[in-house]
This record gives sequence, structure tokens and C-alpha cells, in this order.
Amino acid sequence: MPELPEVETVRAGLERHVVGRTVAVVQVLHPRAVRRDPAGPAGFAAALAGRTLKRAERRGKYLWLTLDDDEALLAHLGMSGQLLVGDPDRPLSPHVRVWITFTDGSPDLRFTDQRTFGHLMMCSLRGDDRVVPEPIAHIAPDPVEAVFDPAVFAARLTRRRTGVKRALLDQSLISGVGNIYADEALWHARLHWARPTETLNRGEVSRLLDAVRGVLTEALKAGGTSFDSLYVNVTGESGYFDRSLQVYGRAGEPCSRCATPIRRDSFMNRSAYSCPRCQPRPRNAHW
DNA sequence: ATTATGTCCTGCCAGC
DNA sequence: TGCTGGCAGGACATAA
Repeated sequence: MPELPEVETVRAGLERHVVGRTVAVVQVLHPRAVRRDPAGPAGFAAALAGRTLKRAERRGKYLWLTLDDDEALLAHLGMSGQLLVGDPDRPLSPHVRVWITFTDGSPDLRFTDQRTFGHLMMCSLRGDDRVVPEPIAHIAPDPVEAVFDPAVFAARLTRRRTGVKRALLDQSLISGVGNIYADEALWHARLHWARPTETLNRGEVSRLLDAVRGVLTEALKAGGTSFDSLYVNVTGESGYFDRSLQVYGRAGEPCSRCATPIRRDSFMNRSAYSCPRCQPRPRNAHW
């Protein structure tokens, strides 16, 4: 559930606290945390030990720490992943999956992940105009990065034959948007989540993209959204954008525009929150 | 090829 | 009290 604003908050924290430092010891406490790394836990740990972290970068919900011009440590937080920087003497929580110490002593870095959907891996960097980790070459640019092209997005979106929310959640079309900000952006744009993408006109696509950028930017200013202690920055603090949420998690509460109670629908074994009046269901809804 | 669905995983909580 | 089932859902493998 960490989406672009939460991941960017973590990236900025890593830039501040660990970039420039050299890794001493890497301990993989749960092999699942590095399941995507072909070298396995031991290979992963050996490859990272002794390396200096150069830059902290991000695309969508992925972030990575570059080690040199063609290699990086790639991270995805999944549902509940945290990258926590702190005093090496603090107690080891039961959900710490990877423990990284540095040659200059404190603080250390702990990849903590209750639900184990997140992962870390070593990887190579590739690209021409935008260098990204090779394993995420299929992830589309996110709407706040320079190479994001609104015209390309509009063309690809309207070529789809699916519902607009499903499209927003497809990271190979536009990255960084998850269930929370998809619902929020659709409310701002006054579009129903099941609206067929091929019926969106130019103005609606423009409104949608403005709404996506708006909610992501506002959430980033607030340090991200948090419903509980799972979504935190590198020093364990929560953001407060949840106070600004208009529909997500607010079933039954009045819409702030028209006072109609917010509706919750089941969608892809998840939830879709919307205002029945501001976002009427289209006749040709695409489930 | 594109689009849809199933799967992974743990903690919490309502309901019985 | 203690169990069960539902829910939270990102990204990938697999199916259609």
C-alpha cells in the first residue's frame, strides 16, 4: 500500500541518512525478502557488502540505491515494507528481514516487512534517456518524473479495453498509483472507476491526469498517507494525508462536494470507493 | 497480443 | 474464550 508519495518519502530519507555510506555487514534474516535475487540470500549479502551507496532514486513504487554506474540495490516495499534507519543497539523487531550495517557505525538500516510482499535485490542498470534497474524496465514512467509524456499516456490509455481504475493500477501504463490514490484521483476527476477507457475524451483524460498529479503532489507534501503504524518514513514517522482523503475508506460518510454517502464496491477482490452522485456508474461499465 | 484472475503473506477484527 | 472467515492489496505468473 505504500504508493508513490510514501515511497518518495522513504527515498528522500535514504538520500539523507545512508547515501555516501559504505556497507559493512548484510544479514538476510528471512530468505523471502530477497526471493527475486537470483544469487539467493548468501549471494545477495556478499554482493552488497563493502559497497558504497551513491544515489537514492525512484520510479513509481520502486526505489533503488545506486552502487556505481551500472549496478544498484533495488527495493519494493510491497504492502507493509519499511526501510528504517536507527540506533544499531535498538531491539530487533520480529519483522526485520534484512539488516544492513555500515562501516562508520550508527545508524544502521533495517528492511522490515510484516506481510512479506516487499523485496530487495541486486541488479544492473540499463537505459538510454532514463537509466533504471533492469528488472523494472517494464514499469512505465510515473506522472511526476521528467520523462513522463502525457500524450503517450493518453494514447495508450484510450487504446485499452478496460475500466479506468484498472488502467490506473497497471504499472506498465502509469506507475506509482495504487488503490488509495486511484480512488482519490477518480473522485477529483469525477469519473467512475468502471468507466471504459476507450470512451474517455481528451478533456476527461486531461482532467484525470491533473487529478492524479494533484493527489500525489498533495500527499507528498503531507509526507504520505498512514492508517496505522505500517506506513512510515525511515525514522518511523507517519504522514498525515489520510486527513485529506475524500473517498478512500470513507464508505457511508458524506461526500464533501454533494453530501451523498460514499459508496464501497468490490473490485478485483479489493475495494473501490466513490461518490454515487459525482461519479455516476456508466451504462457501459467495464468491470 | 491484451486482459483478467489467482497467488503470495500476516495481523486484525467481527461474529459466533 | 477461542476459533473462523473476511479484509487489507502490489506485482507477478498463469490462464483465457
